[in-house]
Amino acid sequence: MARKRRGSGNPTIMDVAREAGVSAITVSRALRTPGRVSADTRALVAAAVRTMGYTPDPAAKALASDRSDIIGVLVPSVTNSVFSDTLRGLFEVSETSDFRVQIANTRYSQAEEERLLRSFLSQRPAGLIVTGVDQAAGSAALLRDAPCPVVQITEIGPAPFDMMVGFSHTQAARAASLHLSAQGYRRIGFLGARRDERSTRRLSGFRAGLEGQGLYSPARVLFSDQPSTVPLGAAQLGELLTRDPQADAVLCNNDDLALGVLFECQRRGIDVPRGFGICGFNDIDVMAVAHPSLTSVRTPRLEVGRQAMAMILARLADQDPGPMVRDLGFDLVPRDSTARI
Amino acid sequence: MARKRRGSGNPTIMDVAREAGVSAITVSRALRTPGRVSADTRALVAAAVRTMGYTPDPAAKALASDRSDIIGVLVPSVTNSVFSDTLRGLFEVSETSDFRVQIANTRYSQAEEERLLRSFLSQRPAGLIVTGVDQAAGSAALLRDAPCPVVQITEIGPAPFDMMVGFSHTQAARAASLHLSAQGYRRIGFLGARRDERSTRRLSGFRAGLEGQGLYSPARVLFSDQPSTVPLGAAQLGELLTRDPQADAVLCNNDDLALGVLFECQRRGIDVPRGFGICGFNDIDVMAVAHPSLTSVRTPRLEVGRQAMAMILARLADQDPGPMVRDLGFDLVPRDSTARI
DNA sequence: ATGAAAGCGCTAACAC
DNA sequence: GTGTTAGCGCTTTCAT
Repeated sequence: MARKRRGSGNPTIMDVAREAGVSAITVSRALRTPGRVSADTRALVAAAVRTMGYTPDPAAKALASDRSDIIGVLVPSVTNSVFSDTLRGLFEVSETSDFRVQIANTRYSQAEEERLLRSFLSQRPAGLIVTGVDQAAGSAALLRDAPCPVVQITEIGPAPFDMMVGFSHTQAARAASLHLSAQGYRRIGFLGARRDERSTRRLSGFRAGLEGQGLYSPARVLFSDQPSTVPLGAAQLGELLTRDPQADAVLCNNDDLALGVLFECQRRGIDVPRGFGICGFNDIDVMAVAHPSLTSVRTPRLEVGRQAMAMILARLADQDPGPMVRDLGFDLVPRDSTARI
Repeated sequence: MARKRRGSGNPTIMDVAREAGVSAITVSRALRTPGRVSADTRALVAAAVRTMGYTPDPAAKALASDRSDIIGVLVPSVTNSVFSDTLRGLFEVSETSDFRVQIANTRYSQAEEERLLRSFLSQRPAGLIVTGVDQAAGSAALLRDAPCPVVQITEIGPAPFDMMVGFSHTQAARAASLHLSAQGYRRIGFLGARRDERSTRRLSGFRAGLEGQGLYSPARVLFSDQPSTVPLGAAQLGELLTRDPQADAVLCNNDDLALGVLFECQRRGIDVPRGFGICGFNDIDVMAVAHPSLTSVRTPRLEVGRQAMAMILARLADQDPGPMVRDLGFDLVPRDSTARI
């Protein structure tokens, strides 16, 4: 007997072929393109697959076809509830297919993003999903030439590599700042956690909105280098009130912060909304239930995930993916925390 | 010229070998087991790798070696903040290695779990992480025979397939119920969202704790078929008070619910903790900051993720993985919401 | 310490 | 509609 090689022991396509009395390629075709095989053969193969308990080997498939069943997703953070809603949408749709989702974490680093992108590309992914529109030159080149569908998510911008689905963070924050000033607040602050491209754009929307009315002051803009959490919001309210004891409202870059601000107001005996207005961002479920309920900007996080994955699947199935760039918009949801009037 | 096959165009190990003036297998060894090639060769190969921009093909590697670089993770839900903390821990540690994490979602279904397990196994994963200890027979068989390290996370139990890291949900809920009764609450309810093995065990801990003092009443136990959210907690408080208007405290299966209960108490003008006591579960960051601050049971979610991944990496590196079963414990954190005395 | 040959399991290319 | 052949890029086995 010749030297023994490995062979996981699992049945291979050849085993199925033998069992069905056909060739390996026929099994392959029966499985992948059933239409190109006669009904009889198809039944034969199906039966053999079942009796053998055959599962195709994805590595062999990828090697032979130069295409894996992996859809790579690059997000800046796995924790952040914003991304976790979007991930839920991605999974929800991917689970209707046989593709596998692989998530990687850029940790807000462009260098890391490029490294991870190369790593994904070495797997010849079926599709790629990346967050935002500010890829550095290296990543941009990789994405432009990627041999698979690419979707940029969460933001939209002028020059998609391929497809895009998101909304304008600038416009959303601008709408929020206009709401606060319309409610009669005059010394409005801005609280942000760890700064990234999107929070920076939200700040410029906030600024644009208030500058139009002569209400903007950089002294009331706070960023942190920590991740966004409820305790951070509480701490930041304290800092804001130290900087400007007259501050009468805040736009929080994130609902976590807004909730922290609310609790800190309760602790200090500050009346919300009369003494102080609070607006969050994203509209997670706690906002509607808080007491007082918290104004926020509802963003289409789940839908971004769903549509991004759906676009990729459509393209991979050679179907019409629909519009290549999709602005899913946002909704300002006024609630008690800004109902001053 | 012969028919052209694919060839992604990317440099292969052969290209590097030619460039370095060695054979392919030497390149392979220089990359994987540098100790087995001479220092000169190693340098030659390293230089060639750099000039060619070589990245190994994971599919070819997996096919030839019968082992992929994928670590499969099975969780019941991607959304749930409990699991997202654990996922963060997993990623945190996996990012120190070259392994790739692939997450799949059982959606609390044992059938789905078995299907996903088969799918993972077809990739010959480097490791497998599964949630809980209640795998159905089919999954159990697959895990017992899995040709890779396996870690069961979040709970601990008597018969590990391989390794385990978690804590006792029964004990944790028991401790919480004893705390509530020690604080003088007498008509204590239990709020749960969608029921799974862990929440069921928490209920039995709750029950065991209160039955010892004759304080348990099934009429005050509520489960929902919805996922755990803040609004659900608010709604469930209403239902509890309908069922028993005299109810004076709740153990919430999840901090989300506890927060909802707090807001609903505020809305109804119920004094917390005098009129009503609230205890959550998990101790997410909002609990300490809420007003009043909320008692909870701190669970080692992040650490479970970190240790699970670290155990797998240790085994894959042929190092000592440490204890095979790890009870990471929990901490009851008493705060204002139960400070009745 | 290095290499030659074989082959992992599958599919692309070209028959018929 | 089905089969044959070759080969994807790597590692294993055996040899030196």
